[in-house]
Amino acid sequence: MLDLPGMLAGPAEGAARRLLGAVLLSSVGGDQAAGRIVEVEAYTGPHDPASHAAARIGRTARNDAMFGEAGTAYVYRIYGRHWCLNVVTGAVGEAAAVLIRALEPVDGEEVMARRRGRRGPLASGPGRLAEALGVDLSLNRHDLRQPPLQLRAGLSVPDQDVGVSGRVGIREARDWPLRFFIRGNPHVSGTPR
DNA sequence: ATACCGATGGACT
DNA sequence: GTCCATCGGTATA
Repeated sequence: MLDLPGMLAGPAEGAARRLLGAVLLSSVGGDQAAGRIVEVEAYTGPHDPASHAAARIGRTARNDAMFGEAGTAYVYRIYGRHWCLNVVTGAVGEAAAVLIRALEPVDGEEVMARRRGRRGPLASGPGRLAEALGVDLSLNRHDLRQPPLQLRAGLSVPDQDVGVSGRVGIREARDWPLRFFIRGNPHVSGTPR
């Protein structure tokens, strides 16, 4: 990505849409692993009641990274068990981000499988994806132009291949069409095997 | 201080 | 389909 902040400028839903097809490359722990982004969700700012930075919550220790530079990482723990990776988008102070929900593995499948420690999907779902790439809280605020976790442009995905739906696992704003995925891609989360 | 609960995934009926 | 691990953030007091 030559101009990561540029690609991630503007409303988070546009950035989310453009992130489909981009590649995440991890060299965490010296092991190479990479995947193509096939599913994302936008969290658009304080007016978004499902966001960790919703207006009723404000700026807090957990969500502080969301207020930072576009192209940095926001990592949080969910259900006391999993890490989830977001790409911060928009202007500084805007508190918008895109949750990366699923990857199609393109390199280092054996590394991902070892990290996952079980059979089954390697990176279909935000928790699985973070585990497969070795993402944890130490990467919160990480600049995604730099190792050990980099975001790179990939082949753009035509509109015809993009599906849109409500976001997964939230209570508020269930009907907001902010989940984007590559239609028919078997690595999208929730796809039956 | 303490109670509640989640942007999930795995085990199980 | 149901159950629940596990813990930091947030709300309430």
